[in-house]
Amino acid sequence: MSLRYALLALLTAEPLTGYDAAKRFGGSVGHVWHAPDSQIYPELRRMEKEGLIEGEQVRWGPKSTKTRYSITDSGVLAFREWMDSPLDYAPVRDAAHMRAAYFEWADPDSARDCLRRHIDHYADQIACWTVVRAAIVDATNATIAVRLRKYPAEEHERIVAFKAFAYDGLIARGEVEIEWARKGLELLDKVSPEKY
Amino acid sequence: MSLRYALLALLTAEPLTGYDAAKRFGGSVGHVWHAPDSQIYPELRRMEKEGLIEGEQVRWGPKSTKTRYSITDSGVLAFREWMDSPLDYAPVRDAAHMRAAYFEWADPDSARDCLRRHIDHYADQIACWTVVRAAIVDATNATIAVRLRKYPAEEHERIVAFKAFAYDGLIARGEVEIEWARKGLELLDKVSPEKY
DNA sequence: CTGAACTATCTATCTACATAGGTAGTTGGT
DNA sequence: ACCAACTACCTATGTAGATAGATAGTTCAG
Repeated sequence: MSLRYALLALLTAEPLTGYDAAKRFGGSVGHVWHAPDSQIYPELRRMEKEGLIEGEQVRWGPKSTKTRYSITDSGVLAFREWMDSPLDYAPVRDAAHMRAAYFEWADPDSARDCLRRHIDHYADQIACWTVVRAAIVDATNATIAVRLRKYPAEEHERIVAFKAFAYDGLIARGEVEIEWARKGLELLDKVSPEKY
Repeated sequence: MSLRYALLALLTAEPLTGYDAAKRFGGSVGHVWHAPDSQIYPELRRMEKEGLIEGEQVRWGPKSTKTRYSITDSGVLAFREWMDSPLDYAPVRDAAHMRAAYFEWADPDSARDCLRRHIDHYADQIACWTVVRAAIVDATNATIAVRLRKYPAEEHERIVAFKAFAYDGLIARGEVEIEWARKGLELLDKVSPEKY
């Protein structure tokens, strides 16, 4: 269901085609909610049927059109309602921690590999989040720039602060993941020293 | 696919019925990988068909039986192979952070609620993980006690250390989640002070 | 000896998501 | 004029997982 609200969130900033939306899921919202285009197009159609968004045909080149979706009042309402409703937490499914719990079954070098990849993975993510966060804070990020145009200047700081806050959470979490994996590498060095 | 390996992990300690396994998913592995029994029973049947585990009928009461599954050599091999293979990271889907990024659309009190629930949620989890971690370290935890019986005493510390390490990761992550939510509450107090 | 709680399963339906394609028009550079 | 890269969709199939049941035997306490 969250995909729907991720789409509504995007559409509160500006009207988008399915393709545009899909691209956003490679950045911006994509950092907190991933979705492939094969999920996005049908969901947009469903949302239109339910009146949350409205599609309009716009010219695209000499002999083609594309569908641009805008959020409706009913969509805004639905989004607001979701924003004000309690979240439910998905049950834990964490392959990395599960694997770590059974490291006695892994080759120590594979275990080390696993932790190094964990570090690399989160280091990459943090690098990405940090760049995007910076671009949001100084409004060089195109998406946020468009969004802010809908608000009076005195609200901008607040809105930017929320986005930055979200990214801070992702970054902080990434950092503990890295720290955890580092401790794991230390543990492995202690209990199963690397051959040299 | 990870459900399969979670089940194999369980079965490396001792043979289990589907029901036993399902119960384990309410604790032990369940802390890192959740699954409902309606997923477990069919998966066990599939695994038996593929020769990873073996079911044997055991008497249960005067006129009934139950199926107890044991891991086979092929199952142990498959588990080892998985343990030595690189993990792939699931794309991010994080409703809490997504919501935080759009807090300008929420009523400030709802936003506060959301963050307070976030804190409560992880506080509960941490409390649980801490208890289990302690029980593993001092071997009062039944599951780990059974598992350790299969190993010589000098390996016990290592095995326990891995489990403790996994729980440490969960706890550390829970703690940053709480810290993050606290900062969010501070931010809300700054940008949209509570009415009194 | 009865009822409640627990054990041991199984099913059926639904949605979300992953994966992997396909078609057809557009834009921009050489 | 052509080709590559991009835009704008759409489909189909498969699996994972959520949800909500049903059935039937067992154990144990009052």
